[in-house]
Amino acid sequence: LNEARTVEETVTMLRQRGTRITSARRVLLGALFDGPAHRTAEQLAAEVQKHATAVSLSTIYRNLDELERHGVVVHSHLGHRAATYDLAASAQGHLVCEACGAVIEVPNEVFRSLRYSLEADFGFAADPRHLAIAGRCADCQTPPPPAAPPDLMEV
Amino acid sequence: LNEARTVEETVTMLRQRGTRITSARRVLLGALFDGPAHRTAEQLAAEVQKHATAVSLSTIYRNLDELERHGVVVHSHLGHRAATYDLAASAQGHLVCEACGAVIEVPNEVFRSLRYSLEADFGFAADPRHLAIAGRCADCQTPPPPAAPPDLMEV
DNA sequence: TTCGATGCAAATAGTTTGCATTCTA
DNA sequence: TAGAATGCAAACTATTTGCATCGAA
Repeated sequence: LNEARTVEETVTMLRQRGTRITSARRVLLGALFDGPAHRTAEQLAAEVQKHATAVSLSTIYRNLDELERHGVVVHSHLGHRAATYDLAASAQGHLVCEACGAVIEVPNEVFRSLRYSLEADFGFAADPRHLAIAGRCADCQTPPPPAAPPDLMEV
Repeated sequence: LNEARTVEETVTMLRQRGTRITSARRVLLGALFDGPAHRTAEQLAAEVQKHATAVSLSTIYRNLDELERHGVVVHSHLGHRAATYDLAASAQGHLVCEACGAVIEVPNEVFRSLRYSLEADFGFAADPRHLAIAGRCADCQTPPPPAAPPDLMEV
């Protein structure tokens, strides 16, 4: 639900719900529908600046909040840094490498049976779009040397 | 590995590796072995204060870092707030309710088959101790009313 | 023409760091 | 007694908020 496919569909839905459509808001939606997944508020702000007059970061945060409230975007906390935002319709689970910071997108089917048993055993409805699983990617399988770990580094 | 069972075992291991054992550090270990799971640095600091003269929060952070580097503790980010720390030996996966903030501990076996397929399909070695899965607990299954979500509240 | 949206600056939360001092090994 | 650990305060990052102004409907 609330998973509109285009900017205009989303705009219509938001307006029906009483949200006003400002230019900044429309441009933010454009950036979300356009660009890559899991971007931070700051990255989205930078993207928005390219297409519109300066929009303050707090407005970006407020708009992302609003969009999340309406089910248009979801955010997740990958690693130790800023939250990242994705369109709800296209959000997937992610694997986050503790060593190199790489983020791997994973189709939601992979989590189907886990979700089933969490539901059955704990009555817990896992949100597949919010899944962020820490571990080590194929390139970083060797454990860190004792007492001298690799720094968490963004890629 | 590095999963010592007692404070003294851990102290011995740390000393062998060249880490100095201060009183604050020993008390912090005591607090970790003693108290409940997933406590924040601040909560651990408060616990330490009870048994020792004031220890500054930055020292707690530095010590938790050091202990994590030696594989004694692991930390995870549950929800939007402070990181929580657990003894590596006893760390389990957690389910975090997006609505009420409840944290449910889950035995690592539940994730066995997921870990197997992540390894097989993506070459990704999931860290079972770092697993934090968002969703809704049994008490919070009803979705939030449109445009008026419940606040994230710690329990 | 009203009330929601914005900009700006300041507040906040969590965590890290520089530096002089203290204490373990 | 060398070098690791600490305290304190200040820096830092990500995010939120108060308030006056602006603009969509």
